[in-house]
Amino acid sequence: MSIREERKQQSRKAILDAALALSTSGRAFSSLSLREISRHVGLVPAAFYRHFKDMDQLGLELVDHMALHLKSMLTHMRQQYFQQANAQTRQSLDYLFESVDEFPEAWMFLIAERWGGSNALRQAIAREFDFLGTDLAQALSQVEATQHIQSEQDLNVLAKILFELALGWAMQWIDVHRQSDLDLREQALQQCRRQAQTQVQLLFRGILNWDRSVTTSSTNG
Amino acid sequence: MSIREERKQQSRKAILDAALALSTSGRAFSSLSLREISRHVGLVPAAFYRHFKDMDQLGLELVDHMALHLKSMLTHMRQQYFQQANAQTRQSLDYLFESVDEFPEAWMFLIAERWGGSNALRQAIAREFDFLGTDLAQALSQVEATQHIQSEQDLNVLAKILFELALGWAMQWIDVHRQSDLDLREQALQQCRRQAQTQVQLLFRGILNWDRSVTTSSTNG
DNA sequence: TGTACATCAGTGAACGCGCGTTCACTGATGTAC
DNA sequence: TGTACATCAGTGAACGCGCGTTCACTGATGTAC
Repeated sequence: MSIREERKQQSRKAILDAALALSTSGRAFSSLSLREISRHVGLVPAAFYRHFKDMDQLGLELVDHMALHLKSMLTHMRQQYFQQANAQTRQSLDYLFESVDEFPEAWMFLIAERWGGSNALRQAIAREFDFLGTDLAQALSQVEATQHIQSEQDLNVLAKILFELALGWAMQWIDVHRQSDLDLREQALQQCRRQAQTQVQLLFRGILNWDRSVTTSSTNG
Repeated sequence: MSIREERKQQSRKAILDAALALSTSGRAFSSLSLREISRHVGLVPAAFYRHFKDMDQLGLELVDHMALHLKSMLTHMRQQYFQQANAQTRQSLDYLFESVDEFPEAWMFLIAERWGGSNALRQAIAREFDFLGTDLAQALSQVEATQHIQSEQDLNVLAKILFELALGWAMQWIDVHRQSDLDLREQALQQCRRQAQTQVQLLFRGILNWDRSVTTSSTNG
């Protein structure tokens, strides 16, 4: 890569980083201004246009990057845990929380902008989450506990629950980190873990006793 | 109420309505301006201050109102369905979707601003959702299917799953209404219903086989 | 290697615009007598 | 009921400010010979 191209990519990355940092500091992406981001990067506002057509395009690119991160996390999880015969809930959840700690911004951004942002962002995120849900369904199809589920549709529904719940765990986990008292925080984190594990176990109890033929309007609620 | 007071309340309500309408039309609440809202109501910007200190206060009031709506929905659901011995999943879900149709803005606003808004809104919504979760847990404690769950904590976890999933169903349901083709929409709505029902049934399978003593690190995932 | 020209990321000034907030005001409504 | 004064929701003008976007520009880097 030429010197010029290299520097350009650095600026571009700096803009993306600044936008991500600002939009995960308790602000909506749509409330950020082009000038504010340029200022944080140390560029003149007009320079922004050398990299992005407008804020919308910047937002869409952020969605792509963050979704890629989640996808790679899921891939790693698949290889590491799901393929073992004795796949353990606890290990998988530990890894999930670890990777949330490692790069919380990815989760924060996608979850916050999933319903909060512009139509463009909302649609882009919905599409990425659909992909991730399908990925997860495929991963689950290799897990021992779900072998007896025949219908692909049922597996998809399960994947959607797990995915939706995972987003909730991640946000709770991140929320807990705003607690400053270290003892209280550690307690809250442990409760987070326990709760997530209970939820997963509850689901898999349901799966182990799953029988599609008894489905229509039978259970209570 | 005096004529003056009555008119003041009308203006106040008009401001709240306009803010709700604008913030559920695919925009973040934090991207709305005081002037824009005043313009929609037909008031001069300065008049806004006769009713609210600033936009933050307006947002917090909206959170209160919308949470109240959800709470009354839950109360009605409790009286109508949960207390029957043969409480049916389908009926409860039908009512849920009905009430989403009736006032989708309440769901849209709270869900969008739950993670997307300012710190103030986020905290307010977290608090309201905590109350609703506790309410739901209490409602569940009266349902036949959960009678064998002893631990209050387990019941709370279950309530949290159901609540989290309900938010997801509501948003999907609302999203489907953006589909213009009537046939496709009807299909998608049916799929929404089916999916929600499957998810509930999966959960209640898990509950019927619940046994706290076998909880620690046993199931797959 | 050196020269002459092309490219293009970043500059700095300018623009018109909508913003939040303030202020003294107006005139309908409320109150005391 | 009528009068004199108080209240106060809404007005309209003004302010300084940050915004997105444009433009001709600069000067380092790239390229052709």
